[in-house]
Amino acid sequence: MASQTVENYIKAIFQLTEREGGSVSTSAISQQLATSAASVTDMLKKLAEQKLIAYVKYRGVHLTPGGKSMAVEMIRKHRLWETFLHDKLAIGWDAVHEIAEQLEHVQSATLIDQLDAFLGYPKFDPHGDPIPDANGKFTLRNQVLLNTLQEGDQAQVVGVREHDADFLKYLDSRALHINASLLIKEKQSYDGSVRVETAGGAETLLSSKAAQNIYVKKNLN
Amino acid sequence: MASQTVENYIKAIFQLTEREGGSVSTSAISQQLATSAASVTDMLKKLAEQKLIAYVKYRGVHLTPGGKSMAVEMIRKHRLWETFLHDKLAIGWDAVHEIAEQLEHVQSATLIDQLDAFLGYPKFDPHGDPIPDANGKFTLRNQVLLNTLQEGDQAQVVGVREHDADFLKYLDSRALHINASLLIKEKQSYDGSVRVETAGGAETLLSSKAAQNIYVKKNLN
DNA sequence: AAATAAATTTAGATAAATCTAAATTTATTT
DNA sequence: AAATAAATTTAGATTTATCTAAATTTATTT
Repeated sequence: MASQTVENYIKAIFQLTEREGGSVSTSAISQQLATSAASVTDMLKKLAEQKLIAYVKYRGVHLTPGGKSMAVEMIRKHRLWETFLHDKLAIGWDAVHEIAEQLEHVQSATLIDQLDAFLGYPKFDPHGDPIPDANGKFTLRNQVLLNTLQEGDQAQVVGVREHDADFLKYLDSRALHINASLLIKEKQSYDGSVRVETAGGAETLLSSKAAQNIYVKKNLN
Repeated sequence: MASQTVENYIKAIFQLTEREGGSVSTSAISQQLATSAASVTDMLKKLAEQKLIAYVKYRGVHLTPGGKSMAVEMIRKHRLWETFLHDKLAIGWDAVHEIAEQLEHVQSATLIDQLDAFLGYPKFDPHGDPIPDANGKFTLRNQVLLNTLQEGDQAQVVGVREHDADFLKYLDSRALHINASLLIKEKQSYDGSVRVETAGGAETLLSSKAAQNIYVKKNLN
């Protein structure tokens, strides 16, 4: 019966590890969870006692196998709930995260297994992030960032690297949703911005920063 | 942002009020929530400060309009989630309560409105209890307890008054689920037990106690 | 390599929800 | 109406997760 707090710490450590690799610092966690560094230190000691993390004073932490499997389970629950909210309840991809943040703490193995079945064992969530299966396995996929495409390339949007709600709403307004087809019309070499044509012929100018946060699957030419 | 604890107290007070009417005692609440009477007293003071209940020392409490509307909202969420778990995820009526107990604390008006729509605005949950609509209105229904039926009466099961998981599993085993048709074959006047025929001709002997906990809708003869 | 800056930990408090045991109030019996 | 029993509240602690400020350790500069 892990408390929500423990679950949130474990998930944060997992995500920071994925991003930065190696071991995760107290300050990185304190920033991620918006708590003081002192609180984080206190909690790290407790998590270490529970054998969920390996903690060396002043040197940061990493997850043990037990901690990692708890983290993957949390990711699984979070992404399955996001998929439910989006696919079944028609809630936008910019709003599902906050609600799933609460739903992921509900404890019931049956619930999650049945939800997975009900959704048809989805492999990716509304943001295109992979959903681990019941064994913790993630599905891999050929994907590149949009900013690596060249003029004339055709591709489909498969995911986003940035989950900020405003960014997602912005993409919606340009019809750059998951599965959207696109064609690179022009790419500025000096600032990396790209002019993109979407379905129906509409064109959008994407900044380099935006292009660095969209995952696409490139079509064969 | 009401805490789960506050929500649980308010829901308990609402349900005890429905059952016993008038004002609810400290000990009734302490029993319902499995906490000490001292803890309940502490919490009642806080709920009174928040104007969710009217509290008179040594004399029990009742909900204010604000408290009541919070309670109805909790009931609505709980029963909609139970309906989802049962109808969409195929989880038995003996297991849905415990999971809904957690889900009901998720905060999001959009979520509940969309869930309601997704489920087709159900009026009753898997136990036959009415689901308040978005305005807090409960649907009424003609129903009587099975023990009030006479020999030869035909009826449909519409609900249960007792939610104990073992009782519900027992009813399942006798095909006495919601909507089951039944015919009273025999009624013992000395102990109130009834012999009941269900669909397919199977017969079951129900104790008086069981018969007092099943709501039915009587057919016209 | 010393000095300074940054990150981390420790110490000491606080708030929320809980507990047990003792004191008080209300209800029931004799 | 006293005495006794039951219910309720108060007093004083405990646990969990958090905080700020001070102390310590590690990293970076000069």
